[in-house]
Amino acid sequence: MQDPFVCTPVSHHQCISNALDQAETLCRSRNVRLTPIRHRVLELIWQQHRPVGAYDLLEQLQQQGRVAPPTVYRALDFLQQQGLIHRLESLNAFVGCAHPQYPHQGQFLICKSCRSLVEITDPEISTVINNRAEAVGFKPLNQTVEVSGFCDGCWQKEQING
Amino acid sequence: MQDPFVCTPVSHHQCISNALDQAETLCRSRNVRLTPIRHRVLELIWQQHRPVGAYDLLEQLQQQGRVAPPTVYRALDFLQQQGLIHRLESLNAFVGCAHPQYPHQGQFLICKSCRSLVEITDPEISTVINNRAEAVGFKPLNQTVEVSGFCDGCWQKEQING
DNA sequence: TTGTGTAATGTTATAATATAACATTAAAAT
DNA sequence: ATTTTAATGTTATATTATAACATTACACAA
Repeated sequence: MQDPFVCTPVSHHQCISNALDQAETLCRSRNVRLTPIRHRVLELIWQQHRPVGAYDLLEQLQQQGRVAPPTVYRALDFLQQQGLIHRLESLNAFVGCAHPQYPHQGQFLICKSCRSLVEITDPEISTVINNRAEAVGFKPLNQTVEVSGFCDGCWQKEQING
Repeated sequence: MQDPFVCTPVSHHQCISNALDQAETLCRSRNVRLTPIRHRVLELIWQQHRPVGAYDLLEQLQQQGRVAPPTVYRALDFLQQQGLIHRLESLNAFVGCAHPQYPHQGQFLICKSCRSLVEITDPEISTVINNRAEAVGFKPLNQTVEVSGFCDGCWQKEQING
């Protein structure tokens, strides 16, 4: 259920192709079209393996010919609908979804220093939030949970350097 | 500790002046300046009593003379720093803080239908999130928790109308 | 009370993010 | 093959936000 390997600088190419293979399989099984553009955008997002802005993607796409913003946003919309990427509201950016197989509420840990991101999928978090919402008579449909702070490595450095 | 009344269309003027009085007291005690512009922006935000965009505020300010975007954004920055308003990342909008007396992690319930907003301040939610973050070696500093769904009234209507 | 430094605001321009509207092309379904 | 739908192209523009520098107001010391 989890990825069979941890993504390191060395194994990152594998991480990308894994994500793309998974996306292809999923789209085929759902009878939706992972067109060349959509595939390419997903690939670019996974290449970064961190939150990327739409215009960053646009710039990269433009290295192979003229592309306009709507093209990128449409691809992003599609990928989001398919659960292949998440949008980070606090960054106006997009990141590949680690577990696209099933729909879920992701929670995101965003490092202020290196801008890396970890997605956790903790049912307890979503449950507590939903419960509290319902307790005040609110019908929750979708959660945005984004935590800004320091990843392990950067937190060490912070403490040493002040 | 809680507001002594519930805000209704009838009592809303009181709700606004309450918030403004509180803000004045807080700013005085902190030795920061709630200038006319800042006061006015806060007032406009509370008048809506729902998330408002910066350019909405700008438009309203411009009814009393020429104002440019930086003026609004500066006021918003100040009010945020003082904890008098919150920014809603998923809406690019701002809302008055219900409990500005002490710093806190707010959680926001946003109605998709009437666009009303409820702020809850549930320590259990923040605690669970912080714990889970720390469990994966992340040092959490700031949380964004925004839940989209239906408020009580709108959910009733939804179910009736389909 | 007058300088002097700092904070706040004014002003102009522009960056960054996102979408509307309509034309064209590609693919799928009949 | 034809028709219909989905996807993409294209142009223009909306929306949100900030950079950079000028000016004004305020606080407080001399």
